[in-house]
Amino acid sequence: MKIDPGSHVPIYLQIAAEIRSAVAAEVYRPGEALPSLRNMAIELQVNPNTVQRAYDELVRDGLIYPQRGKGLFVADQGTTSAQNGALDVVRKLFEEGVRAGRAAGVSADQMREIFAASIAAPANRGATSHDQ
Amino acid sequence: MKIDPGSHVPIYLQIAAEIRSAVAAEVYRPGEALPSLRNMAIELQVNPNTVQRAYDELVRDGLIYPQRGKGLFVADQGTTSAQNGALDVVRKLFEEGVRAGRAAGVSADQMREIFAASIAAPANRGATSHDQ
Amino acid sequence: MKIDPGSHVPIYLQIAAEIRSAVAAEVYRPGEALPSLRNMAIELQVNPNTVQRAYDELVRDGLIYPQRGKGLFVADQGTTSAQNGALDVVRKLFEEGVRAGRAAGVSADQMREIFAASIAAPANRGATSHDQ
Amino acid sequence: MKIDPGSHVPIYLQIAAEIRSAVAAEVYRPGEALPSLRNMAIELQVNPNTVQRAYDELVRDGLIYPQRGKGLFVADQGTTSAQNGALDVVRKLFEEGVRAGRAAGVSADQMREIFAASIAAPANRGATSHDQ
DNA sequence: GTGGTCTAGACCACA
DNA sequence: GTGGTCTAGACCACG
Repeated sequence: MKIDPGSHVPIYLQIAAEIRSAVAAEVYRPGEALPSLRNMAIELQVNPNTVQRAYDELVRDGLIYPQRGKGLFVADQGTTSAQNGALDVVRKLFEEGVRAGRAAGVSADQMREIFAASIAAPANRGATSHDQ
Repeated sequence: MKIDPGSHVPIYLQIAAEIRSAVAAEVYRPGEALPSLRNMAIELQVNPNTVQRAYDELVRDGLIYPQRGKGLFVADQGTTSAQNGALDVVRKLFEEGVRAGRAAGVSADQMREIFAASIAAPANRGATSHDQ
Repeated sequence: MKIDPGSHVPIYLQIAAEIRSAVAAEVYRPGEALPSLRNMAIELQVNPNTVQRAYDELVRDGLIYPQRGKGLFVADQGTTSAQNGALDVVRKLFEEGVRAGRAAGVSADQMREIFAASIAAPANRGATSHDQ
Repeated sequence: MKIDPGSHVPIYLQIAAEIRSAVAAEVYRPGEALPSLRNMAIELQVNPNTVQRAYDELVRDGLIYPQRGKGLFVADQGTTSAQNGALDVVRKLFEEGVRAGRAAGVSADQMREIFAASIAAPANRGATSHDQ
């Protein structure tokens, strides 16, 4: 789980997205507790408040829920909900790419080629950091 | 050419991107002049300063160049340069989508399916506005 | 007697309120003993410490009193005191509702209508959980 | 517009509720700008971050929307949406009061009496502060 | 120990 | 000037 402090995307959203992915990939399962705010903050080298904000985001989405004095837990529908969310993100990015390509006159075949290359590439450290 | 004032993407970058696309699609050809700063500002309903920043961006990229007292002109290599830039944008978005999908455990086949749907969809409504 | 762990209202206050209601409704009568701390904790599925705090609250109010080694007993004036307390709670909630309505420009007639609907509704599902 | 720092209700929620009321009562109308974060913070004697959080809440509700570098504006559906929200709040409080009364054995007639007294009382500084 | 709120003060991008 | 993010550090209630 890595954060890019130089990105234009706010850190707290990056964290939220990372956790969402982790929930979708069942790294954290429904009923399980997430790392505590403080531990997560130490691990990610950020301020606990920033992690808090990320967790807030997920709580509002209903992906996780807090239990007073105990911790934050993955909701029952968390896994499927996160998986659906992930599909949405993928779809949005692909659609945006297609849209941008079309606007610039890129042919559908060219785009298919680019996509094939993207998905064929090994997952070896992508860090494509779409923004900045 | 439309701007989304509600997006998280800065307006000046939206404008720059739009112009880049237009140059790539040869709406503006090398040697041609871009709309004047104030005309563009009026058309887009934004502050001239904002258009200025967009033009600055493109000048820095070498896509266009200013001619004292005359206006801004598309550079000779502008078209090809913008086209290459567009390919880069497309590639980045696709790679980002693939990366996000992988992190959430989405299979390659699922992603191929989503992509096929994206590229098959008619270009009617644009503005999928990936970011807010 | 049910507890909502997801509410913003502290569990120990929820418990205290429930017991207060029970005393007011004469489920527990003066001189009678309340369920033991640990039995109550088991029944409510909460930490005994939490029940303890609830009992503390009620002792402070003079609604119940402890008898060394025997348990907690409802005070002589417990029933009437709890009934008065309940009236206060009801009054406070109504006043708060009226105040909030007024601030938002809701007319008195509209509020009367809403109130009539509230009190006419059957007592089936409880737990309207005003707070989260 | 007044804040009670001693309440158990977080300040930022108090502020959000106050603004909601103000929007419902058309103190701020659709298209109008709210007081800036800093000005509001000064007026309420709280930290700008706290006001920010309150505004965030309202933005998420769609009651207001931010415009980069310009300010925060009341949304078109803001007034009606806030009015509906206010009715919900009133309803919830009344229902909660009725529920609490019933649980404690308060008769419907007694509650009607209490309600009548609440709504008959002049709006002269209520400050009934339902919580703490 | 946990999450939640608040302050103080800083820095940034945007218009 | 505006809103938005982040840090540092404090305090609180809860279990």
